Amino acid sequence: MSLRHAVLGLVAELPGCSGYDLLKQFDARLAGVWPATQSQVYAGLARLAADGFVECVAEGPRGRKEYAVTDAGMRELRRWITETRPRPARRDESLLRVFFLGRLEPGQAKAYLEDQARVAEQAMVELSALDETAGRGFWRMSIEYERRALAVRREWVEWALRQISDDLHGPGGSPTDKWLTSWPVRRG
Amino acid sequence: MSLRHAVLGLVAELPGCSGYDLLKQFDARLAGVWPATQSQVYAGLARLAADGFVECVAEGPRGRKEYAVTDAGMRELRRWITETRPRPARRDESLLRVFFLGRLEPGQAKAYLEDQARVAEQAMVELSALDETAGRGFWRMSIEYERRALAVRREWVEWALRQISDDLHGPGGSPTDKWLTSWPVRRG
DNA sequence: TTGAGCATGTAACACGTTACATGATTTC
DNA sequence: GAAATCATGTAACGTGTTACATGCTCAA
Repeated sequence: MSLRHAVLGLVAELPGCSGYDLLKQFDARLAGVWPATQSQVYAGLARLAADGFVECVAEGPRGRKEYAVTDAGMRELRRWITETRPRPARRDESLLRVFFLGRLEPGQAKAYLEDQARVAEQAMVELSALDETAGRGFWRMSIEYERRALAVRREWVEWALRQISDDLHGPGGSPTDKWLTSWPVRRG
Repeated sequence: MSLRHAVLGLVAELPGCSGYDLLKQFDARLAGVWPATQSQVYAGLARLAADGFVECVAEGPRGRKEYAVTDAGMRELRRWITETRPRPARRDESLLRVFFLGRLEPGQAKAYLEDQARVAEQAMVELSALDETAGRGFWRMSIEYERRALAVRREWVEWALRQISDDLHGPGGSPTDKWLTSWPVRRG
């Protein structure tokens, strides 16, 4: 239930924030790490309040509700970080497709990877813009991670494209023999 | 709906496979990219069959059902890769926690990052073992990506730990001023 | 004959996404 | 007064996770 802890963590840093404020924070700062929708934020806030981890400390105009973390909420946040292990990052759709590029013609596989290179390039530009508003501290640290991760992705795509080109135009052999995935399967 | 396409892609590469075979393939090859549970694999296979993208081509002992991709299924697989854009990878729980390390004491924050360094190290060992069974081709390419991504993560964790140490023991200033996240918030 | 591994499926619940629905306040 | 923005919530649907439930077959 990471989403609830993300909401809890933001409330802990931003006493007096509303669901609306949180949503903006998710978009501005957590978009690359843990995106959330409006529904999720409001529902999460309601459940955290029901569990006593946050409380509504004020009401503003337009039905605005301002929240703050409780002692129990702060303990829960610390417990989550120090006493539970995060799941390793998984589910990368663009990498999943790489597994199946062998079903495509070489030109299509290359086109896919070239598009991915452009995507990485574009993401790096957007990240640079974000970087200037980030200040120091842990937020900056995570941006630095994303920067390095994107650089690696771009380098890897370029490497992968070279591999395909080498297989196609390099010395000898049918191209598909090399980069069509094949492996032994035992059945029954 | 990437899961269904992952199942479809595996059936396309492995004609005559059963749900049980697919599950093993998910664990062996796609675990780091798109993990799937037994329920999902069987449900996905059933839906793909209902949609005419795969068909049951044989039945074996113990109720075993062997599937193969249809022409429509192969078209759908190619369409998915070439005509739809993958969502960028998101949701990294271990990175999410980094945002909230400012709520912990310095020693706890360091302990968290040190643990993450160990996790990355361990993952690299496991990946090396996998690498030897991978053969060439696109599977090998995605393993190469994971290898590079893990290396970056380990380097980044070490960098982050140095940042904290520098702030704590370096020249001047209250430590928390530097790495406690703070930023301007506009409200109401 | 017994246990490991093959083999399939369902049910309940949590989470995530999209769309719908409504209304107040400020700014131009 | 119209438009932008603030502000909250619900409903429907699809996906993902965990646990349950069952039975066959082969090898030791």
